[in-house]
Amino acid sequence: MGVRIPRPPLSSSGRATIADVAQAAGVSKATVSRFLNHRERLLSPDIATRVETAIAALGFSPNPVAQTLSRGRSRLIGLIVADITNPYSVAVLRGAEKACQDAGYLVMLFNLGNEYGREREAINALASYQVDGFILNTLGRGAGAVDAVTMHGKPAVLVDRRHDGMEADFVSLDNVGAVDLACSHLREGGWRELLYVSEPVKDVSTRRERTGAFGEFVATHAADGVTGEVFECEESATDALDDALRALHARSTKTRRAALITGNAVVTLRIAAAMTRLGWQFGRELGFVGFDDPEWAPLVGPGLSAIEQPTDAIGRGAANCLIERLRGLEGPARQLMLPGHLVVRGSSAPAALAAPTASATPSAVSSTALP
Amino acid sequence: MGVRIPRPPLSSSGRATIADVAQAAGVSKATVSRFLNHRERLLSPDIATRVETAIAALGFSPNPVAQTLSRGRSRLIGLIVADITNPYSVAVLRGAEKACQDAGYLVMLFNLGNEYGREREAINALASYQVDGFILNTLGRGAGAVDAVTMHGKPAVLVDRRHDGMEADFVSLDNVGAVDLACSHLREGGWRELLYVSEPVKDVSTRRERTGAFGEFVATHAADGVTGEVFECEESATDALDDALRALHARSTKTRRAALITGNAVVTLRIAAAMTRLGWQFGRELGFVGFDDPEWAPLVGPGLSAIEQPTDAIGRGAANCLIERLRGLEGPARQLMLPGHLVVRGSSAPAALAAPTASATPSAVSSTALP
DNA sequence: TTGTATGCGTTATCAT
DNA sequence: ATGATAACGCATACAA
Repeated sequence: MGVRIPRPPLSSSGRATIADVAQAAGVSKATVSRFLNHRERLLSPDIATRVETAIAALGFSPNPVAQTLSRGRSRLIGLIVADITNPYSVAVLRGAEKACQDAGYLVMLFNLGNEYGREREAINALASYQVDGFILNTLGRGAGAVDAVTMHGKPAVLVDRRHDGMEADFVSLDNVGAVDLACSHLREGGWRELLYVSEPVKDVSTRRERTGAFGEFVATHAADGVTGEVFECEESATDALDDALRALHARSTKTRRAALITGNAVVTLRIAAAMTRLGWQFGRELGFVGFDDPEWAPLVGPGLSAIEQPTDAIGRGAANCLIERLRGLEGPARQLMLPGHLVVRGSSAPAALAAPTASATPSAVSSTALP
Repeated sequence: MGVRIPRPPLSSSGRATIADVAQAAGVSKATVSRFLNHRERLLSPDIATRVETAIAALGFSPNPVAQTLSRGRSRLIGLIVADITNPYSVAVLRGAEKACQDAGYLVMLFNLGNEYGREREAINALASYQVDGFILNTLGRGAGAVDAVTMHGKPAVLVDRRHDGMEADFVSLDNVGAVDLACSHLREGGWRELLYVSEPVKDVSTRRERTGAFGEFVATHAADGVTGEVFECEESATDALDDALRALHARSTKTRRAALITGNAVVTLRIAAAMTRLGWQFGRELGFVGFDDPEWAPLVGPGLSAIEQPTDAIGRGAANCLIERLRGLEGPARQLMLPGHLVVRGSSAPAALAAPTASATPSAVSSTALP
């Protein structure tokens, strides 16, 4: 069967418009519009089919720009991400994208490239395109950007970083649960001297929560001989980092081995570089569990144990929260905290001959075989 | 100085419109529009300032949706990417994004999530939002998507994958140059038994070009004792991969050592997994150089030698090509082939005591110190 | 149930 | 140089 060349639209423009369809079907523009929007009610069957065939014949599809202008809504969701180079952000983005698509929304992405000053600009740009709502995977400090969104009167959902002054839905990893998961795992493996390495905490909520939970854990298990410190790792301060690792290692003994916990994959990368600088191996000189489970985690040394985040669920959850609001859901801001997942690899293996403790792992934990 | 609450716009909507500005300045809408678009010419100084202050007072900024509807152009550039999970694609995206932004364009991203069947859908969706042109970082086979773009009559530029039936600008890595770079480096290091591992070549132009160039290199240097084969590595055929590595290793001798070359980071990941499965180490049992230089390349074994792609330049180049077309540039399709960059690490180190050959490296090559 | 007329915010073609 | 006014493509209040 050959390809049918559709009858050329009558309008001057390249694409068929609602007017063309109306003329072809011998009805008014309003009728066509009704067919498009209020199909079920308000339509006589005979004329409906006439419109339907006309639409098919002309290959008509409505112009979303015109729809947006007319409706004031766009079925676009604005997604602002701090740094699209970060695989974690991308994974969340994908989840959100899928959920939006399922609900008939398209996401318009704005990448900040880590220039937090562009937050307002991003919000305004997206708002000017009439996005119906925002998903914010970033938020510098200060309320600057906050009221930028609320000012536009559009709903927003925060991902990963909460912000005090803002009454918005919030979804993220259950940080304290995840920290407990990691620390408990290390403790059970005989690791007692703990060092939590974070990017500069500042007032980034995620980092605050994680370091806080770490402090809690250490305090709670002090009687058990657990010791812990936090190290804030600056981008280029490699010497300071190396010193911190050396100090940690110096405290390590056969019965109280020392281990690292990193706050995200960026830090993990720095730590891994430091370890090769020092000529040390994960799981031998120092134990290790890191937040985020990048694809390369199994390849470094004996494999890096990790806390995998439910990125897809976080993205979907955020999108769904927002979509519910767009559908008119009222009520106070909600919180969605999703559990992390511990992936055990060689870097946190218990001492070869020790560890008579639990061979069964908690239910939230699943271990993957080494490759 | 306190915050001035701007005089509320007179329109029903939340934002000030051109009509509000006109009224506030005591002029007509047309005049305001002229001020916005044809500032230099056609304007009396006194009335210009009146408009200007009115705009400032109301905090007016034009509504791009309305502009798009009226002009038929949107100052949006549609970027379709095969898989946003792929760091290479993201890096290119970032380059393109920057160039677009510099030229006053916003990019609208569509991620295929590797579902190539959605190509047409993506193109149509973007086109319906009146994007002014396309950057295509993907193109399944078949001309399906090709005429989808040309049909919309909008200019497009292809990145990374060319497509025969399509008269469009094309920008990518200089694949044959890059292959020569990698192979020459290995040859000089005493690696003679070469295996090029690629994803299934099918008719993806990049893969065809690289494997082709590899074949050329081997043929050219056969007299020098160089031998080479190509292995197409399926997603889940780990056994076949392991066998291929074993076979390669079996052919390795002290004077004719065996090395791998991978076609991209995805394959590199599979290879690295295979190496740990086999208990082998890069640079010892097998030499290695891979296309793409992921952030974790320095961390695997002795460090993975890599061909770094000029992703930023590729992205910028693509965007600039397109923008030139949007500005009216005519003429035949152009090609932009950017050189790769060899990063030497431990995985391709010459045999400890051998290799009296060139200590100086070609100019296109730069080596980075091991961490 | 269907058609007419108007508005969404801008640009552009006329006059003046 | 400036002001009415008609598009742009669609949605909708109002009439019929």
